[in-house]
Amino acid sequence: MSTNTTKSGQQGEQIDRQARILEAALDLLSLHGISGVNMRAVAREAGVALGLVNYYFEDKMSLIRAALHSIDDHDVRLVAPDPELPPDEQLQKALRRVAGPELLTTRYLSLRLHLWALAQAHEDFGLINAAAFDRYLDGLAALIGNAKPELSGAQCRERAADIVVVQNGMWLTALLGVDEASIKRSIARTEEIAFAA
Amino acid sequence: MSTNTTKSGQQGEQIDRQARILEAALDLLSLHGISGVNMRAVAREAGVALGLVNYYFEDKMSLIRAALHSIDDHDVRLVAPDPELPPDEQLQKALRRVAGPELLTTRYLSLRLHLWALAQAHEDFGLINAAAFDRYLDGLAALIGNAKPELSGAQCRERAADIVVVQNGMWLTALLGVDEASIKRSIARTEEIAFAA
DNA sequence: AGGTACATTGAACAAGTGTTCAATAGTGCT
DNA sequence: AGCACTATTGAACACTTGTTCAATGTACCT
Repeated sequence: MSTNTTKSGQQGEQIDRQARILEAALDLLSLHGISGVNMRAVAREAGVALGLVNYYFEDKMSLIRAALHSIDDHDVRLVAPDPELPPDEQLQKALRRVAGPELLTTRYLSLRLHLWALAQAHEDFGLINAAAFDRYLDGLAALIGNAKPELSGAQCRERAADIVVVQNGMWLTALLGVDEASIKRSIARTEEIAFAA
Repeated sequence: MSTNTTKSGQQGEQIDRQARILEAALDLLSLHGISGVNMRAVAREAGVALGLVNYYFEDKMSLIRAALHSIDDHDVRLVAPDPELPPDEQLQKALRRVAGPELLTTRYLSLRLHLWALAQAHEDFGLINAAAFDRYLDGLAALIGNAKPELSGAQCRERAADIVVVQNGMWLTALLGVDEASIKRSIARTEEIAFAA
């Protein structure tokens, strides 16, 4: 294993073309929507030949499915427990990260939107997305449960659901270019819901 | 004028093929997303020949632009003033209509989502959508101003922006199939924001 | 009847699409 | 060196797409 030193030494980014292809697909999806994602454009954007896209991803469907999984995983990681921090700080950090510079980029928001649209149009994508949504909800409810042990599991899930409504609204509204002040107030609102007595 | 009695008398729905074509485009958009909207499918769905679609809508772009306008107009009408009702009831009615059976159908929600995605992918659609979004915000702020005359214009717009964040979140989350209880609580949240002291 | 204006059709074209595949390059092994 | 294996290429295929257009239909006017 690990004998590809010669090749990876050539050019730092020439390695792992599969990842480059996936990244190109994500770029195109966020910029031009699903109709901008065609095999030739992906190949061009990734700097590889057309055939290689179908070599690593059997289908166009598989490619898009991989993109969907990649974003969903990223989302779920937002509410992953962080053992370094006390529970209430974990929760607060997770809630504030939603409006952080990492997420409030057009690229990410646009990706989320287009993937939601895809999930709505194709049932199989919808199932993948619904599963990720549930995992996110579970993660958030668990964070709430840790920060406020006096709440029952059902109460935690209820608050998590309410928070997600506001968060989804923030993501969407941020894309429409609403003022930052409104986003800040909405963040505060999610914290109110989470930490309410 | 109005001499088309013979033709319109034939079949009640055969009239106004232009409207039928637009309706077909909306149906396809809500069901299969933008990639499901192609001229042939629209023609088939509307029960007309392919050429007629291009006869009434110069472009595919024009057709989609018309669809976008149609939905945007519908949205803005949601916050239109209703002189029959006292101001606070007008506001409450507008806020509750968002979760009413008229809007919480998959078709409408799906349309909104796909149009947002389109607006994100194509700048010209984005401008149309942003304009409609502003009109909606203005309408909502005006309703709030009527119901609570003690608020300044800026305060009204602020509350309207906060409400829209939650409403957008509700629309989106409803599509993902979240429980109705969460929607109801979110409606209550918008009313709290609107009527807060 | 002829005439004019609009409505409607479907075939045809050019461009773009996803997918396949034989050919080539590269690498590691013996 | 030869061999086996994976990675990579781009041409070729069949199919779908948006758009154009000449032909036909339909209604109304004189």
